[in-house]
Formats: sequence, C-alpha cells, structure tokens
Amino acid sequence: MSVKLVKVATLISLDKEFDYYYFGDVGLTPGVRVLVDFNGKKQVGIVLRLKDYTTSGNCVIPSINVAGKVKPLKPIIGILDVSFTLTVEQIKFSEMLSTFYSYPRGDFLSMMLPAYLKKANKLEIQFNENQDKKGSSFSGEFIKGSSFRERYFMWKIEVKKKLLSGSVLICFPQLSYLDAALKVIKDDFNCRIVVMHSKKSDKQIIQEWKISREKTLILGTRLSIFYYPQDLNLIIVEEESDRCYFQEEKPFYNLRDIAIMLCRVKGIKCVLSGNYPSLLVYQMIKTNILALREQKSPENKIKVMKLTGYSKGRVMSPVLLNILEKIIQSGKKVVVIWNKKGFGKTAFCSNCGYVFKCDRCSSFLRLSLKSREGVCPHCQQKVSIPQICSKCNNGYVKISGWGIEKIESILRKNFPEVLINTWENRFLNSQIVLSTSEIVGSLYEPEAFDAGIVLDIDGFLAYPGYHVTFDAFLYLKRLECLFKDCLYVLTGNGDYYLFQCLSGFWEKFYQLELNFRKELSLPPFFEIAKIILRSEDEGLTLRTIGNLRNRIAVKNNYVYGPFKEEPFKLRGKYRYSLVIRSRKSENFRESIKVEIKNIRSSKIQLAVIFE
DNA sequence: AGCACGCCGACT
DNA sequence: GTCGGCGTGCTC
Repeated sequence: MSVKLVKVATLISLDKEFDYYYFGDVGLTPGVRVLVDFNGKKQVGIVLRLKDYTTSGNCVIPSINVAGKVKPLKPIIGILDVSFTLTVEQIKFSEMLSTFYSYPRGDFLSMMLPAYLKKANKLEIQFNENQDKKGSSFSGEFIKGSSFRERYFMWKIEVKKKLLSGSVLICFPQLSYLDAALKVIKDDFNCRIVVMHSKKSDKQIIQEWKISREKTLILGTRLSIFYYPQDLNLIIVEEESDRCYFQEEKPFYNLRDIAIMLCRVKGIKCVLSGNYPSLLVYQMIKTNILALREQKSPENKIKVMKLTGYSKGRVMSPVLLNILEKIIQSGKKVVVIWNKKGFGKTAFCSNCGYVFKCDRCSSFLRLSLKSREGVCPHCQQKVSIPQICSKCNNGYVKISGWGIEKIESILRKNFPEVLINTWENRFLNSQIVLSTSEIVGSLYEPEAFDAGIVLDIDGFLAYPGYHVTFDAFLYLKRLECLFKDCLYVLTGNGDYYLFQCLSGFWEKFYQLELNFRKELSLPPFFEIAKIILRSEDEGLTLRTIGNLRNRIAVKNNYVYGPFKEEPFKLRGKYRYSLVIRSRKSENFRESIKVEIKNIRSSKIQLAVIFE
C-alpha cells in the first residue's frame, strides 16, 4: 500500500488545485469525485492527477510547503464514484474553456456536473474506460434553410449516420423551439432520445445524464453541451444567430463558440443551422472556416408598404385597412403583428397624471379593459385599474396607447362579418388573428396562415442599441417564413437601408451592415461589453457602477454610461448599465472580468454581455 | 463561493 | 467606545 498525493479541483470559482493524501492504490483515477475537507467544510472535488508521495524526512503525515511553511495535508475523506464522473478530455476541455473565457476552471467544472453530482451523492455507474472517442477531423458548415423542417431534412441523414457509432447533440436556443422540434423529430429515430434543459428538476437531469452516456440523441438548450457524452459524434446548433445562446451570467459563454471548440477538440463535425447566419458566422463563411449549404429560398414574400402623409405614424392607417380588405375578400387568413399585449400601453389619471404601474417593476403593464386590471409582464403581479383615480379621488383613469386588444376591437367595427381573434383565443377558422412577436417562437412550425402584417417595426427600430437593424432583419426574415403568400411590413421610414434589403440577394444586407459596423467601429470589428448592475438599493447601485466606470476609464477611452437600463426597475431591483468599446484584443474580456471581480457584494447582482 | 480579518464611518 | 458595512485575502 502506497501513499498518494492527490491533486484536487474544487467546484468553486478558482483555478487553483489543492493537495490531499490518500492511503491505497485502488479507486482513484483522474475524473473521480472525492469528498474532502476544504476550509473546514466537506466539499466535493474532482481528482485531476495523482502522484506517489515520497516522504521527505521522517514525517508520517504527508505535508507540503506553502509559502515557506510546512503544512500537514488533509486526507481524502471519501470516494464518490465507482469509476469516474468526468473523462480526462472533459477536464482538459474545462481548462480550455477557462483559458478561452478567462474565467476560473472551477466554474466550468461546476457547469459540467449535474447538481446531484455536486453534492456528496454516490454514483454507482461502472464506465468501461476513461478513453475518449475521437473523430477523424473537424469540419464545420452553416446550413441555411427557411424553416426548421427544411433544415432538418438537410441534416437528418448525417445525424442518423453519426448515431450508428456515437451520440449526437442538437442544441436549441429556447425551450419552445425544442418542444416543437421534438414533435417533428421523434418518430424518425428509434434510438434513445434525451431532452436536457434547465426547467428540469435536478432529479430529472441526473436521470437523463445517466442514460445519455452513449449512443444517444440529445436535444437540449445551451447548458446541455456541458453534459456531453464521451462518444459525441456530431453537434447541430439550431438558429445559431439567436442571442439566447449567450449566457449573461458568469461564466459568460456562448454556446455556438463552445460547440465549435468542442468539435475541434474531438475532431468531429459541427453543423450550424438557421434561417440566416449571425454576422460573425457570415464572416466565418466568407473566410472559408465554415462551408455554406443553402436551400434556395422560394420567391420573396416580404412587401414593404411605405406609410406617407396621413398614414404615417398611424396604427389604423388606410394602408392597413386596404390590405386587410383585399386579403379577406380573397378568402384568406391573416395575422396582424403588434408587439403590445392587452388593450393599451398606459393607464393614467386624467386629473393628477398618476401612471399605474407594478410596484416592483417600471415597465408597462398588460392592461385588460374588461377586468380593469394590469398584469406586470415581468413578475406577473396584478394591479387593479380603478374607474376613478385612487390617488387623487378626482379624475377618470384613462387607458391610452395601442395594444392588440384595442386593435382587435377597432377591426371588429371595420369588419363586422369577419372572425377576429387574438393569438391565444384563435380558432382554426379565425380570419384575422392579432399577435405579438410571440408568434415567432410558437410558430417554429408554420401554421396555415396566408399572410402577415407587421405594424410596429418602426417601434422595434426605435429601441436603442447598435444591433437593432440587424435584429430587425432577422426578425422580419423569420416572420417571412411563417406565411404562405406574403408578409407586409408597414413603415414610415421606407428609405432606410433595411427596407431596401428585404428582398433580393440576402448577402446584400450583410455586406451593407458590415460596412456600417466597420465605419462606426462596432462589432464584429470592435468588441463591446455591456455591464449591468442591479440591486434593491438604487444609490448603492449607482455609486458602485460610477466607481466601476472610473476604474475602467483609466485604461479604456471608450466607456459610456452609466445608463438606466430598460426596464430600470425590475422585480424590485434598480438597473444601471455601462457600455465599453474596445479594439479587438486578446485581453479585453479579461480586463473587464478583472474589474468586475471586485463587485462581490451580496447585494449587487451582475450581468455582462460581450459582443 | 464562503468565511475571517481588518479598516473606517455612524451613533448611543 | 463599538457596531456593522464592505474590501481583501485564503482555502491543501
């Protein structure tokens, strides 16, 4: 029996490894979870490496030198795995991620373990050998198709082939997409299918983790990549351009980047799939890092309707009514898209001007005229809207602005014979349906609507931020796929370059947008970090972000803010943001992370968006 | 991540 | 004087 020196990684936010000792030869290999006494507490750690301990002098208890002092080592308290939890490759990969994102390895190891395995629970699975399968070589491609079904038929054969000798991971940006896709996919495969996402309980996740260690088709959201099995053979990233793939909380990763990195490590294929690529992926296509496989889209379905004169700025314009009239007369069905639920935008007292709001958030309520009630879209809190103002007891409460219910009621007056409903209350035979942008998620699989009319794209474009134009392009292009005949886009800014690029050769828009980004020193040519601090104490938040701003401004000339983040108050927390711009450099992200490390007050929460 | 230690301002 | 918030450093 020999004494082993065991190098252990903790699951806390640290890169350091700690030494423990262990008497014996069996049961310990890299990747095994062990229980150790860490800082007086029992903690789960991962064995990184083992060494034979050679006694120096006549010490019986193994010890090490820490800063010149000899410290006795603590023993490994227990071994939690029958074989191992992480493979050697996975440990190495956590180190790669740690380097790439300049964030401690412990955070990535922690992502790789299901919650159940982070606690001192035994894992009784016997894995054969800790040897990772490697593919022959990395390759990447972008598959461009207008609907999920279309893209699916382009990569389905590949998935079937790869499943014969390993596992395949298909990632989705949101749960609703995953659910819709599962319906399409599930009957085509007779292998094991596992679904992985954060809405599942810890118990469900560990269950799925256990059965997905080999030859499994895994469908999941962004976290699922951290649970990849060692026989992973192919990764598909659906709707690669979706912003949901970026995690705004530490350790700040983007699933698309990790997917490509992992495929490189394993020498397997990575398929990015989507309606349109992100700007970054477009550049990767242009530089031949990714191949492009494109389903030639059918004829263009977007019609830009310029609003001028009387119609400009109006929701109920003659242009809208004319289009509806034509569609209804031809016996077709149409969806009108307006991005505000409820009856109106604000409820306020016509006497004292008091605006009714949720007391935890500063955003607009979803206002119902019938129940005279407002529901907060963020925290679901209900606010009653009285007839007479409850603040001044003297003045009618008015509901102003436009919501889909108001549009619905006015259209009913204009088209009394037509069946008009909101999206939630639609019937199979509804002729006009009023919907918010929720239609994009729920109609991942197109339904039987002939036409769509987008009413509020000008409102969308008015939102501050350099990427609204690009986002609007992706949004309209996604909507375009949902309708059989036509998508009408009503705008008062018909000369804006976005509207010139919605039909014809799609790369034209990418070229123009990239030119603007280059001229204005914006991503993907420059880097941007947006830091958002939030806490219940507004003064503290502002002070902290002010200090942060000053510290960053010493080294970086391009610091903007603090800004009030919209919504400013969210679930009782006040939000301020900073925007930092920098030339592309290796250490930009790292320098930001160094600065935000100091914000560790339990009161203040932090989000960072890197672009 | 927690937790201890130590510094500095507010307050009976 | 001392209580407590919070910045800093450490964990084998």
